[in-house]
Order: sequence, then C-alpha cells, then structure tokens
Amino acid sequence: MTTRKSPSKKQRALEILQRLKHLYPDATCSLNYSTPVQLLVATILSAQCTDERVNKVTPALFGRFPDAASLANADLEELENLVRSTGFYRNKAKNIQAACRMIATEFDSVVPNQMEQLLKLPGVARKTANVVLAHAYGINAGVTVDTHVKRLSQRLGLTKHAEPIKIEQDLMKLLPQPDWENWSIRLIYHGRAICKARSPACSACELADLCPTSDK
DNA sequence: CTCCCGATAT
DNA sequence: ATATCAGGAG
Repeated sequence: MTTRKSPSKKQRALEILQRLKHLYPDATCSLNYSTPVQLLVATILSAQCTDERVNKVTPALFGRFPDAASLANADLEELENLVRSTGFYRNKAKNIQAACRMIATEFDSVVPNQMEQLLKLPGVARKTANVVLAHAYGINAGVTVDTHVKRLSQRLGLTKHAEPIKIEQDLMKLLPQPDWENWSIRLIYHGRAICKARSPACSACELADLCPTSDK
C-alpha cells in the first residue's frame, strides 16, 4: 500500500526531471556529427567508451569517409585503424561497414526513422536506435538506457530491474513522452559530473533529498 | 552467460 | 591493479 505523505514514484520522477532541467539547461547530445549517418556511426563507436574519446576520432574518420557510401566501400583495415582508440575496434568497424552497406542497399542510402528498421542494422540495438531517432529525427520512440541512465535510475529508486529493456519500460511509464530523451541526456550529464559509478558525490548532489541511495 | 578492447581515473 | 566508459552479438 502507498502512503499519502510520501510522494509517489511518478511524482518523484517528475520532480527529478524538473531539477535536472534547471541544473543542466543547455544539455544536448555530446557526440559531434553533421548527418544522421554520422550520428549513427558516432553512437556505435560510443559503446563502452567516452563521448570525449569518440569526438577525438570522428573528425579524421568523417574527413576520410563522410557518408554511408564511402563507409560501405572503405578498406576495413583502414576503418579499423581510424576507430581503434575507441576500443572493440574490430566489431565496431565491421558493424559500421555492414550497417552502411545495408543502408545503401536496403534503405535507399537513408538512415531509417523507424525502430523496427533500425534494429535490423548490425551493431544497432535499442540504445543506439533511440539515440538516432531522438537526435536525428526528433522522435521519442523510447528512453535511451545507457550505463549512466541505468545506474542513476536504479540509485534513484525508479526501477528495480537490471535489464535495460525493463528499465526503459519503467521509465516510459514514469515520464511524459516529450521528455524521454532529455531525461536521458541530463541523467548522463549528472552521472558524469556527480553521480559517478565509483564514488558518487552525494554531498554535492542537488537530488540527494529525492534519492533513497544518497548518503548525505 | 562470455566475448569484444583501448584510454583514463582511482 | 582494477574499474569504468552514451553496448551489442553469439
């Protein structure tokens, strides 16, 4: 049973959302890109790697291979070398090339704007698809759940699950659809700056009074 | 579940 | 030395 005194989980989520908007008013996607294909590629590269690191390799990468056609026809070894420092470089290079080939042959050289189509691309699952849909096309198909969104949503007591798909479903029930992507963006900012994986800075956290995990 | 993997912080 | 970083595939 729920008590009337303590705010519901949804009320708490909405309060957290409002505070995040004030804390990080200018939060945007921190990956650098200039086309949907480049966003897709940068997002594939961001797996288990900082966005800062991705942004160090993409200028040379997109200078050499700016679009789906050039990436589809790239020499794989050269592609691997260009993305090497992001880690998992063999899988990433292979997936980027295979995805670009599929975009060229099956999607008329345009990155799909539907979840079902995006998930057909090698190396693309819900996290990457949600990022592309939100930032390339302005479509909030779901909530992007990356390592930060997972960790903070758990610490904030907004989900008890560990699987990204279940966390996403919990968050979609708690948050208004227009805020789905800005929620993820701002949680990521907060995760990087304050609610860090190793040593969360609860004493400096503006959400501490709303957080069941806070040690403040 | 394991594997993929380099760069950086702790 | 070890944990972590806008994950995904087998």
